[in-house]
Amino acid sequence: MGRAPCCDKANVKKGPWSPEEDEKLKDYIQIYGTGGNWITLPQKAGLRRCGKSCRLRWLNYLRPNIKHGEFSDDEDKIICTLFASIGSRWSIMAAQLPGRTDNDIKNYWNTKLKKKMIPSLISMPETGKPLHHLQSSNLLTNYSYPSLPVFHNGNIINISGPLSSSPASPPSSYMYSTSNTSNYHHHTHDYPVLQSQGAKDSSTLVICGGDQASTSSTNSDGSFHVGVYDYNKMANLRDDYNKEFGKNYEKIKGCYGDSSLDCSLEEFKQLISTNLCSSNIDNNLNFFVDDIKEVEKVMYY
DNA sequence: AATCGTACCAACCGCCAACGC
DNA sequence: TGCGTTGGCGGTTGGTACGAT
Repeated sequence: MGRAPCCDKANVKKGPWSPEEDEKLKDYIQIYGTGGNWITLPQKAGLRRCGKSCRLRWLNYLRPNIKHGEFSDDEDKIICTLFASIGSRWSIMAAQLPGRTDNDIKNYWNTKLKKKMIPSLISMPETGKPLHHLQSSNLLTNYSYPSLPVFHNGNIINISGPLSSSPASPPSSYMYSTSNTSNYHHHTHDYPVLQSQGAKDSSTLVICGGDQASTSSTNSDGSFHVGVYDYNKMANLRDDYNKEFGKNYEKIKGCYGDSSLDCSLEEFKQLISTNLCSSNIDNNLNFFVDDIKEVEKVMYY
């Protein structure tokens, strides 16, 4: 037996809502509330609409305190940060943005914000090579990218991302943000990371943070690490890594430990400076280094 | 002026989890 | 415990506006 329809499809109106329908719905809910039952509401309110349609119209358009119009820069940053860490969980994002609906955020991301992010995804400042060129030669293809938050003094110093976790869409930048643990309302920077911006040579670095052994945002004990790893060694290990991804923390940790480069903060800065080929990331690099200074222990392994 | 392509966004659809009987 | 109902969610669609040719 199939699922019962939520309403009589033949007798419900579809398509855009008229001002009269809006008024009816608004008036009814203001007087009686939703009554916890959207399915019966349209009939009681005198509307020839599906209950789901009423709910959507109310939540996305008619309810009080809905914000319409342009998104602010701060809102942009929050959305980008959240997308980098949780993906397309629009309702969770909406909870962080008072007055915005999940539908709004989804539309805004799909039509505008995503495109705003695209230039960093496709431009290769020095080589001019398209991303797929690097994907086949330089990148850790077939690699699962965890999100990469770093914790410090109750704040997240978050080197997270990439924008897409799909192996077919390798990252070109990592979102960076700082925030306290409950609100994402601080700044976001873009860090083009060398493996995607094009490293100067193949034996270069990968910058990682967070829990490398799972897709979790955090290490289980709340700790963090930031590491600079030899790319070739990591590449050699990536098959093992993929096999064991999320299943064998100690082994993976060992793999990363074996490939890490032991260096001081000054050496770390130097390594980043000399291995990133894009000249337009200097500002981001400064942000990065400044924030790294805030982290008590830069080299975790 | 007409046509076409693109951008935008409101609304719909189908899936799924929670809940109640 | 199983099944039907409902609300919530994310992906997708279709209509409209607008700019380019």
